[in-house]
Amino acid sequence: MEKIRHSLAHILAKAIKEKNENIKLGIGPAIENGFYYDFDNLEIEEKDLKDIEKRMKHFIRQNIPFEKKEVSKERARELFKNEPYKLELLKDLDDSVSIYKLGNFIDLCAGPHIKSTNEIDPNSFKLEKIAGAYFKGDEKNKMLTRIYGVAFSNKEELDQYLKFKEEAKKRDHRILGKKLNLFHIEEEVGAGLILWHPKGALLYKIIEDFWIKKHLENGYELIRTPHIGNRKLWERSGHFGFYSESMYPPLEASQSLEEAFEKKEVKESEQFLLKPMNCPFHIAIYNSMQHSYRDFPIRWAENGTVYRFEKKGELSGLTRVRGFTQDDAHIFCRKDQVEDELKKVIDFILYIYKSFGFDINSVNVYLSLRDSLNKEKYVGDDQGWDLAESVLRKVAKETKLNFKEEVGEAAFYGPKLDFKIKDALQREWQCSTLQFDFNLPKRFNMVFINEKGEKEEPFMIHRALFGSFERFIGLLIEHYAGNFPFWLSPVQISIIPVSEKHRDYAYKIKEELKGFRVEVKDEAETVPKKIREAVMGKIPYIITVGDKEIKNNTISMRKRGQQNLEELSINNFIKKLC
RNA sequence: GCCGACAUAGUUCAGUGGUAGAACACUCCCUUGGUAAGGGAGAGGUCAAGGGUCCAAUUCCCUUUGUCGGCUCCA
Repeated sequence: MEKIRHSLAHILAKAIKEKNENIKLGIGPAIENGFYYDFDNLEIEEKDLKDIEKRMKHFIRQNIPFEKKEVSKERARELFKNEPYKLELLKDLDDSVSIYKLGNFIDLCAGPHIKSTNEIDPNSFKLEKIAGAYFKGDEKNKMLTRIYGVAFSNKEELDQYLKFKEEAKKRDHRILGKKLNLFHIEEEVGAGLILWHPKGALLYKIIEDFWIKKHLENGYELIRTPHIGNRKLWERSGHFGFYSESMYPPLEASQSLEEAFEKKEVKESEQFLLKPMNCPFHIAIYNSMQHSYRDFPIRWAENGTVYRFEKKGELSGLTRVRGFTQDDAHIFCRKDQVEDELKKVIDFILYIYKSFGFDINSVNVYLSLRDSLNKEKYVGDDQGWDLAESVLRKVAKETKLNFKEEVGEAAFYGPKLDFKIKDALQREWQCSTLQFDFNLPKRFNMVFINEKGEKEEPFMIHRALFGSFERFIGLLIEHYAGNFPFWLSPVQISIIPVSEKHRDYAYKIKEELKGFRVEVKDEAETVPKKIREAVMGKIPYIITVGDKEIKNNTISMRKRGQQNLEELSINNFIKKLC
């Protein structure tokens, strides 16, 4: 399949080149579900894709062979003398390179390819979209125009894929968030800032209550810290320099807005920054007290709302926002406790996934390491990094995590273990993160008194289980397609009285269901209409009560996803719920 | 930020170089009902914002803001 996808990329390039010789070629690989090709100097609109697709099908039907040739680098330079990006790519290649000929179209390419275009079903692919993409993926390079295509072995598979996309749209948390009235984002408030509606806020609270309960059970203590902090704090932590790309500019906090309007002179300027992370505040609490080695480990947790200035094109629903609440915690401990603490966090993370219905096999785990060729991105010395990285690797192996190593993905202060969950459209989002930090303790002169009565520097672990409430809830909505399990549903039971004379009985039932989240739909609407509303609201249990139920002292219950009714006593219903 | 698409009622969407329409939701009236929409009436829009072209712009052009799909970045 990969050969077919890659070959389609060449066919696409041939179709584009044929239209205009001045269009320059970037690269054109096969990707998951399809292929792309990058072009420079290409002016194209989405509606042009149909025509290009037709040209491609034309070539396919002509049954053109792919011919491979090994040539010297010298010869390749000559062949691609009018292709600046190919020449650039040649620089990194060996002396002998391979080229592929497709009719009169020649491409620098390692292959492999299909033998001839007739191996492709002309109805098995589709040009999907146009996007910009930086050459070699580097923001500093020129942005080329990328054409994406999807391709499968036959039309049925292609249709299946397109149908999957359709279905994915239906479980998109942005759409469900609106339908289920959970949250919204609006221009006047600001991009990337979430407004939680009552049902969404309730869902949030249910999750938070669970989170707090489990943290207290697992030996964490809760702390609370402010949303802004003095610039000096952030300079000391290193965020001011290493993280400034993601931070909002300072607030001039030595005067009021009114005074600023009046251009009143500021005697002493004091600047505050919205926090992009919670760590420095937690460290400030640590440093305000004396610590003995006997006190360790200290585990301090906070659902801290942080603000990051994300580039606006990066924002996306609940999964990428500018203000979000991290379910953060910092663990301070001795060196001999680090491994054990890391393992405990991993267990906690796995427990959380299980609790929310995520299978660990659907979560991808990465060990994010520093890029040692790019040292200016990180604080701290090599020895510290080597130690931190090897400890994380060891722990990940011992807890039998199925993880991949990723170079260059570390935080500026240390390596991390990242847990990523895919959304409905199969895009990966980082959720849990476990970071071993040996830098901030040094920067903040953190100490404890060891058993010899000497000052010693503690180790620090940063961790978040959800990552952020916003992102986790977004993924949760998609995971369940809005059909939250009973314990998470904002409304668990909807009671529908058949007519006005059954209202009192409906409220009596509600009273008996005290402790559950119950709504009585007593508006003057028909029963089918109220059923429809409750079904579309994805409410786990719908109860109807009328003459029959009053006479029998029962309820009629309809479970989400089922159409049959069950008449039972309220006590038997409650037994089912517990 | 960059490339491309888009922005019309609370929501989902039609539509037009001569200042707008549907469905659902909302309000009121009738209907008191049995498992996915009972009937009727009404209200609701600076057609994202600002500028330009034109006798005339919601429609064409430019800028800004926001949304969507990518790139880069990231919880």
